Amino acid sequence: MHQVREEAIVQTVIRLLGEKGFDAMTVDEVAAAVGIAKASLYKHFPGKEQLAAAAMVHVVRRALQFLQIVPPDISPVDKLKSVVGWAMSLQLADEMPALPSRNSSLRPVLLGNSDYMEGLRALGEQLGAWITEAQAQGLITASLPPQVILYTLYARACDPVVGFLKQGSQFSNAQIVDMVLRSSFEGLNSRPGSA
Amino acid sequence: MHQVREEAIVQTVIRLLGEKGFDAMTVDEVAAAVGIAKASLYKHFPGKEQLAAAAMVHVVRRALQFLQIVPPDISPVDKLKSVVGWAMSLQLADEMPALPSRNSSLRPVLLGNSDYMEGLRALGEQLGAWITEAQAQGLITASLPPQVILYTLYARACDPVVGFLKQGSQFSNAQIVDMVLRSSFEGLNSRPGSA
DNA sequence: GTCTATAGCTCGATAGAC
DNA sequence: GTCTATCGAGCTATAGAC
Repeated sequence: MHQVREEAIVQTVIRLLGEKGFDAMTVDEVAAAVGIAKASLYKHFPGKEQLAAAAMVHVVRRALQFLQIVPPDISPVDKLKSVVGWAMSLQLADEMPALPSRNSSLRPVLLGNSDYMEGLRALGEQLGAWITEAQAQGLITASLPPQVILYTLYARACDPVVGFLKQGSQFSNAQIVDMVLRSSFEGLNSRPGSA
Repeated sequence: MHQVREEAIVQTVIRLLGEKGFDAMTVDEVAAAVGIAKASLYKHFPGKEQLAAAAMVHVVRRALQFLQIVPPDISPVDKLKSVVGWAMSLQLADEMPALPSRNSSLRPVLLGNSDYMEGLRALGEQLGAWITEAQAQGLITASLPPQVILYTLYARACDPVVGFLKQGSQFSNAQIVDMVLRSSFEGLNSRPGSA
C-alpha cells in the first residue's frame, strides 16, 4: 500500500523529470499528478532532491534488470546496441529523466546516494566489459578509450535528437531508434560496405 | 557605453546558461556576476526570458559568423566537422548554453523571437546545403535523411560527453574535440579502413 | 492549511552631465 | 534645474517544507 503509492510517485517523477528537468519540476506538480496532498509526499521522501534521486535510482535499477535479459548469445556490440536502443525507447515513452546540470542541487544528493552510485558502478562495469570485449573482437573501434565509449553510450541514451525527431512526428518510434542507433554506431560518414 | 554593458551582460548570461541552465540561473546571479544592480538589468531587458533569448541570439549570430570563415575549398564534410568542432570548443570554454527543456518558459519566447528564428533558419539552410552536397558526393551516409543529420549535428554541438570528459580532466581540450568528432562521424563500430 | 525563503520584478531616491 | 542612469530597498507570488 505504502509501497504501491511510492511506486506511483516515482513513476510520476520520472516522467516529469523527463519533460521539464529537475529545476523546473515542482513538488506541487508531482503531488497533483499523483493525486495526493503535497504533505503526503514528505511522508515518503524528505525533500525534492531525494524525490528525484529515488526516481534516478529506479531508472538505474531498471537498466540493470534489462542487462539481465539481454540475450547472452549475441555479439557484445549487439548487446550494447540493445541497451542503448532500450534507453531510447524509454525516452520516447517519457520515462527517461534528463541529465541534471552540473550545478544542480540534485548532483550532490545523487553523489551521496549509495544506491545510485552503486547502481551506476555496476552498470558501468557490465557495459565496460562488453565494450572491451567488442574492442578485442574488432567490432567497435579501439582508437577510442573504453571510458569515452561508455560516456558516449550514456549520452546517446538520453540523446536530444530522439526528442527532436519525436516532436516532428514524421517518423515512427522504431524508425527513430533505428536511425539514431545507426548514426551512433556507423557514424555519419558513408561506409564502403553500407548502402 | 550602454552597448558595451549589454555585451557584458549577454556574455555572462551565456556562461551561466551553460553552467546551470535557464531554470537554475537567477537574475540575482547575473547581476552579481556582471557587477551591476538587478534593477539595471531590467533597463536592458524586460525579463529573464528575454535576457536568455538575447544570449541565444548572440550564440546563433556567432555561429553564422563562423560559417563565413570556414574555408570554402575544403570538402563539405570537413566544413561540417569544422563547425561542430568549433561549437564543442565553445562548450569547453563555457560559452555554449544548454538546450532549454521542452516545457521551459524560455521556449515560447525563443519561438517568438524573430532574430533567433531567422538566425536558426539561416544556420539550418547553410548546414543543410553542405549536408546534401556531402551526401551527393558520397562523403556522408545517404541512408539518413538530411534533417536527421542536421539534428544530430546540433546535438553534438552541445553533447554532454564533452562535459563528462572535461570534468575528468584526463584529456586536453583538443583531444576531447577530436575524440567526440571521430565518434560522431566515424561511429563507434570499427571501420575496415581505420586503425 | 500555514510558514518561510527566495526568485522575479519594480520603485523612489541619489548622483552626475549638461 | 532637468534629464538620465543607477542602485538600494522593497513588493509579490510561489515553491519547498511541515
